[in-house]
Amino acid sequence: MKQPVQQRTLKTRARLLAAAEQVIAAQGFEALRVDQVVANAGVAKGTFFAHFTDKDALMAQLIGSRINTALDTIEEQPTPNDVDEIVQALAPLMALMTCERYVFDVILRHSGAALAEEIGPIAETFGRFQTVLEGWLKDAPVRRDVPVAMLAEGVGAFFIQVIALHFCALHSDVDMPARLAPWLRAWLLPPA
Amino acid sequence: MKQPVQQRTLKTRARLLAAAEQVIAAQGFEALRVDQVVANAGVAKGTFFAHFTDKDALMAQLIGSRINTALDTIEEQPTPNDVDEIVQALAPLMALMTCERYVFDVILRHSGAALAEEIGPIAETFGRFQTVLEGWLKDAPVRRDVPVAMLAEGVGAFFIQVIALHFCALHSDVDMPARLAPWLRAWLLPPA
DNA sequence: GTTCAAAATTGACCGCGGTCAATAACAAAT
DNA sequence: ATTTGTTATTGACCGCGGTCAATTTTGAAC
Repeated sequence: MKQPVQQRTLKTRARLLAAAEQVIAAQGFEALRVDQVVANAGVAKGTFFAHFTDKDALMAQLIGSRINTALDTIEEQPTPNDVDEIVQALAPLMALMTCERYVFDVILRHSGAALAEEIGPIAETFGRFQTVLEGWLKDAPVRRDVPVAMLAEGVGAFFIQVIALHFCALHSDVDMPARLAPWLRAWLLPPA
Repeated sequence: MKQPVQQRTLKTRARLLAAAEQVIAAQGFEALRVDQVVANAGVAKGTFFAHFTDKDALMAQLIGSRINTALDTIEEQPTPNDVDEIVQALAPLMALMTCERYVFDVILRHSGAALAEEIGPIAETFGRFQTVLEGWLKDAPVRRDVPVAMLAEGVGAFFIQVIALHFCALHSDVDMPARLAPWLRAWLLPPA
């Protein structure tokens, strides 16, 4: 007797998400407490875990959704024509990923499929990110001795590295997009 | 009235570390519980936190120490002469970093100085790692249009990326050192 | 309406990391 | 030996994520 999803379920889920967004807007991701969320949503604690496997899953969903929004913005822009434009185009994503150390940690932890076969919302955005990069690089004046997919993955690696560096001791005043540029130049445009 | 460190302190610290190693040997890093460690060491819980700021600090120390051991091994080997030898030489480090997902997470979280100015034991090993790489690349037949330090950092970025990939859904049978090689070739030896 | 099984919700409870005021052990001065 | 200031240790306690047996709600069948 398989029953369809009840509307009740969707309503509760929506209230939990709204409550979570509210907490985050007020205090940021790191400060979010499940107790606070369920209190704001007016449900019991157990209900939360009937809707999300754990706190991390909620975070992954919320953050994943924001990454997707950032990718929407990026895709609306015209295709960048050189490294500086690429770096500029990626700025929204970088801003998002550096807004909180905690957020970056969550993203890193979920950047690969969290569990086999179960590709999470964040891992999904990484796939989309790759696709966007490949689209840009496909017809760009970059090295061709390496497949486009590999070029794109390499850009991703440097992207992450630069962000990670941002959270190290003394992040100087240089803005991050500017920090990424030399890496991409060295990776994409080796001496001809 | 600054007093010298009491021998008692060193003894307790040593017992805590020994107890921790014992737990890890038996059950791995992830399963380590502070309660278990203090029980094995025969001290109270509070004592643990008088010696380590938190559980992560203990982990960082233990893991950092193992990374250093791996780096010792690596430095004893003769300088690698090509990409394949580099990749081979790095094998012990990769093995260590992939032994447990939890271990890799700890390493990532501490790869940059955890807190400003307070460079932790793991961040320290990353500095050492860079130095070793720079030593190898200094006189190797690699591209010279980019400073050696940048080349080394790039190798580090790909190194991490390959390991991260290892923890994704389906890690095929290809051993990891082999997976790193094409990246290093593309990064270090662009078409002349 | 009544019935009934699946689905959703509840909240007391647990595990575990971390805190802190109180206490004990120590070493130097008298 | 006694006092005194410092350092090390203790363990009851707290916050917070997560569990689960019990309870309520739901909607289809009659």
